[in-house]
Amino acid sequence: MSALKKHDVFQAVADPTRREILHLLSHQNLAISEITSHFSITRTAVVKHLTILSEANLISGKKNGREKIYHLHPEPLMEIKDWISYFEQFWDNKLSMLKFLVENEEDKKE
Amino acid sequence: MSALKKHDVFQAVADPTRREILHLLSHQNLAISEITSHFSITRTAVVKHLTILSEANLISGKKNGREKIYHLHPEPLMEIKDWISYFEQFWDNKLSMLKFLVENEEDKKE
DNA sequence: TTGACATGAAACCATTTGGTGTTATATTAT
DNA sequence: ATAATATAACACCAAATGGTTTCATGTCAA
Repeated sequence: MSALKKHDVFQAVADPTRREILHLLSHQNLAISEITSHFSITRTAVVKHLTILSEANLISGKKNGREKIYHLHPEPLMEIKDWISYFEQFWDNKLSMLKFLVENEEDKKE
Repeated sequence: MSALKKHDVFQAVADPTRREILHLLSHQNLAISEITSHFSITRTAVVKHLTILSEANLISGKKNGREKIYHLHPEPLMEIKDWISYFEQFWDNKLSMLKFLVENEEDKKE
């Protein structure tokens, strides 16, 4: 099967640098050094982020000559999307908002 | 204004326990001890999770007698939803998949 | 073939994270 | 009043996180 899932997609996406890497790779496939040039951190640190993203199956890299080209695999983000969608009812629903406001009024009385 | 945003919503939601807490609070407002009873960890640990969720403005608690009742504020999850939606084009769009496959073929030739 | 480039791999480090236990204070019920 | 309940506030801890530096290896170009 695919790589051991030591990191889940929620955790992979929790770091701003990793989110930026995903954005970079959405435009074009990039080698490690090219990705590194977009940040102020060292290549080694970038590689660690790439490893975490790989473990979450969000990216994968393949050797091409002396370079290792990474490309995006956005599918696992669906898990987050699905999780979030459950909560949409609570902000889409005006009745929920009304309920919240009423509860807040009750608080003040006490 | 609201509490210092030491933790952003992506990080808040990265922990499975915190995600479960949000689910619990989506059904009903709960006191700290009631939330704790759903887990095998100590109350102190639960309180730390609640603090992180509060800092991300996903929940808020108000004192009611000797209890502190927490309730859900799902709105900040929109930030995640919006971020994810950018990537939907890459899995919704069949042309993107074709592009990906073609690029892969090019790689092999080199 | 030799130097420059790209990556791999290891050791190390400070801070954060997710947890514990203990003690103290406020509130409720008897 | 007093015991039980609910939370608050600490101090402490091991492991994970996000970063560094150093050194080794493989590949390309001149």
